[in-house]
Amino acid sequence: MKISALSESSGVSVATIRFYLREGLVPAGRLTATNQAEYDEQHVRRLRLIRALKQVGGMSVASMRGILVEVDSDTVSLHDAFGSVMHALDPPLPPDADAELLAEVDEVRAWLRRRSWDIMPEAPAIHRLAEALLTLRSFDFHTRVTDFDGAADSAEQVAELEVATARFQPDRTAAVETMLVGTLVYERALAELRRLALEAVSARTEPVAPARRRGRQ
Amino acid sequence: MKISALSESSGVSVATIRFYLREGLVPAGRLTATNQAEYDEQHVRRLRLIRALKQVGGMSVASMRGILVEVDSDTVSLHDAFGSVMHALDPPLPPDADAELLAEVDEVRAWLRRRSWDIMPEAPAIHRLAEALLTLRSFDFHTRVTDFDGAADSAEQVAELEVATARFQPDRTAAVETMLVGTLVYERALAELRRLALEAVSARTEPVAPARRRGRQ
DNA sequence: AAGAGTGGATAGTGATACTATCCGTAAACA
DNA sequence: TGTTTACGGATAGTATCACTATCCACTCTT
Repeated sequence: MKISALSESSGVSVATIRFYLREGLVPAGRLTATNQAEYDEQHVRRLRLIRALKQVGGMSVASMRGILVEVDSDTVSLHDAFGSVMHALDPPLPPDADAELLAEVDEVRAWLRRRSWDIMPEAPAIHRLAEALLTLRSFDFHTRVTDFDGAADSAEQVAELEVATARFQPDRTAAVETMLVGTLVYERALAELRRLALEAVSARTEPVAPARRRGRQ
Repeated sequence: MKISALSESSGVSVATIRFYLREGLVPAGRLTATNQAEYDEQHVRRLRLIRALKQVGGMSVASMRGILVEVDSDTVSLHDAFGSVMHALDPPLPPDADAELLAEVDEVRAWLRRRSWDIMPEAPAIHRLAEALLTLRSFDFHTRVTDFDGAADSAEQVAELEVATARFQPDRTAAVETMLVGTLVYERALAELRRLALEAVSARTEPVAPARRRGRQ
């Protein structure tokens, strides 16, 4: 497959593919001459992944490069590969950890232990979750990790399905790519689901009725 | 409160506040002279909201303006205000709706009816959810809306809490702002929770052991 | 009276994500 | 066998975004 065919079957312009090649998002094709290279299904798949990361995940080229490097690296176990990708997905932590955040992080860790979730102690998701909880609290939501037990149960169910689907893939790279895209797209789907739940609950609480209340609620 | 004091108490530079004023993200202060204006707590709160939308929601100035216009508009019912903000939160739909997407949208609508969720039929979240389901399917996930019943139950629980917290706010604008920030920050928190669930499930499926498997899984 | 601070306007900056053009070569077609 | 087209590689240009800096006339503070 030549670059024009690759462009055709991926819907990405030749100029943009060359840009991604330069940026290291797409592996180089196999050179058949000084000015001719051969591309294959692997490249089509990669471009599809890039489009998903960009559209659904809103990711920049720089962060995609960071993640795709992890996708392509050959760690021994699939679990380690998943882990690296997950860790690369969360933006790096700013080093300004105050006592309040650290306390929250400890609470999250204790909660994870109680759930018997085997998580790397330095997983960025722990910090990000603690951070979100703190932000929530600063906006009047009295939320604690323990309020998330129900959500954690259903998250676990979906995760089972995702991991199974990823492991079912024909090769290692495909498995990691599936895990990555699954993570982001499920996140989107569940976020939209949440927005629908909010609308439903808000409608139930204040039904759209001819008699409307005015002023402060 | 003068602009320097506002800058002080919000952590946003004077130059940036002026930029936000120009862009219509922050309402103008009350002019006390041709070159002097008075700002108050409302402005501090608005800047805090902007920071949250930017950091947690990764939103652009243009989309923040679109949403903040809805926050400030005075619709009659709080529910309508929530609705407008939710709808502004999802990016506008591209007009290229193919048959596959429309079929999926119908399935989502039917599911919502079965759950007795009272949702505006044209809510963008319905389309976005359908779109995500389609993307998932194109990446080998055999997911249907009905697989989300468990997730919907727990989403509903969290939504109850959010709506209650928003309605508890002293004034209308604060209520809408709380709903908005709650939506985004809970989304973040639950996304991180999901990532932790994935790591836990992946670890359980392929325990980190001395004897490692190689090659395809 | 002097200096800092202010609102308003305009121009400049650095990052990002492409896009366009040029070049020498090589494959495809006539 | 010529000629048109496409290719890889390199460099330069462009549009957008989110500020940031500078200038001005004015006024509040000290």
